[in-house]
Amino acid sequence: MDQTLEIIKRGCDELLIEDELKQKLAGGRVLRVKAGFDPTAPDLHLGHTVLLNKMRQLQELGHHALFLIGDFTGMIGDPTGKNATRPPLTREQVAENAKSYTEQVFKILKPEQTEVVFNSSWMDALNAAGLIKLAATHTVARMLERDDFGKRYRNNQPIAIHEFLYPLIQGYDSVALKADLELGGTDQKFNLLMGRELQKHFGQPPQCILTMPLLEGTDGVNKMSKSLGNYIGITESPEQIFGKLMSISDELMWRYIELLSFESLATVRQWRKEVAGGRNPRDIKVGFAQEVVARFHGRAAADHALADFEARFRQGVLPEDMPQLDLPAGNGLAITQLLKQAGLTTSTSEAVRMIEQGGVKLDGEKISDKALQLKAGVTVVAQVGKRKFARITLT
RNA sequence: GGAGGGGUGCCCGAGUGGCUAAAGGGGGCAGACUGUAAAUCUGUUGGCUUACGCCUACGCUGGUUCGAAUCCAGCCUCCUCCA
Repeated sequence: MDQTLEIIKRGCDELLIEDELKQKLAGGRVLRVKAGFDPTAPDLHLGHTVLLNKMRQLQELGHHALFLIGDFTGMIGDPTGKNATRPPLTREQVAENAKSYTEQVFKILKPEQTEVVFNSSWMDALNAAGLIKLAATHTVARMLERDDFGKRYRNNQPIAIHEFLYPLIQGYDSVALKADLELGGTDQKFNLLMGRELQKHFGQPPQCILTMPLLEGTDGVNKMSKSLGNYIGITESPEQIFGKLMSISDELMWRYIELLSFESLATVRQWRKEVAGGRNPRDIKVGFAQEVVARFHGRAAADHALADFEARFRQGVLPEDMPQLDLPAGNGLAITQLLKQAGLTTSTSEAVRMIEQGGVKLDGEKISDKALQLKAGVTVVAQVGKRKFARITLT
């Protein structure tokens, strides 16, 4: 029992309420474990896996995962002060996103112990009157206790009324699902607690809450998110994942290890000791990057990613796989056009800038002539900066 | 319903008729140095243009002017206080 609780609590930020969870576990029942996901971002990244790993652990303890896709709440968008409203997705888009979600999620979760649910399936049935009743359960003052609402209110930033509905609906989801335990990021605490309150209101035993720390993105500052572009996606290539992990700062590396590595705490402590004693943190980072790549692509891919990385950055060898494409050259194609059409720069103006700054190479040779013309019939490897490559054949 | 204050580039923020593609900072990107780390230094940061230039841009629409982010009018929108 204590052991089980220890597994559940490992790496978590907070467990509410521990005694209640003990009781539920003692009952020997299969618990219904809920976690909600946004319907708009089907590309899972390492940040999501912190939570999913925990869910997987709970499955291994025999419990049932409720993978909730918030297609109804998606119309609101979890209030952040930015992009407060989002255009509703069509049914087809939701279905499509859900499909690609589950494909990715089952790299971590066990399909046979996972139920994928959509909150539109009960929210559509709750009519306007039901929504008003739901809204009547809480006060504005209570809503302003939520940190970001409170902040925005104090800073004279707008809060749309429908944003208040988000926590209420998320909480009502727990009622509809009869959740025993809900997982979420630390930023979700308010919403998760709302689930407890509404369950009590509707005469159900309240769910327990397990919050997981938020993983910072590769910038080390903001939380990992697709929109900020600081993420490492689990469907990215082994080489990309490896490279991105190698480029995080040493400080951030420990954070990533804490939240993503399955190595024992004793091992991690040992690593820290070695680094403090003068070992190059890079070595630890390499091992960790391999662990993560292996989780999503297998051991062989991890070894290959390392070899590729060493070759590329120690010996300056070009990467093996890179986008390949054909471009029509006509009577000759300008270098700036080539870079833009190959997607290596977003505009010709940017292409010009990159050339002026010495960031462009063709077949390994730095290019300084921004008026350079390329003729049809040749194949070149174009490179912009350290990470963008393409093999281009001019036809 | 009334009174007042705001809306500038990715973000913050200066700018109150021409010298403004718009100060400064942050962030991003590129280069040097490295371990694709940190720190530091340098450059760059609207688009199009085989590069001469051109076109868009300061909430929206219209106006004044040789010339508007800057002045005027209307509108949209956010905030505060009063009711």
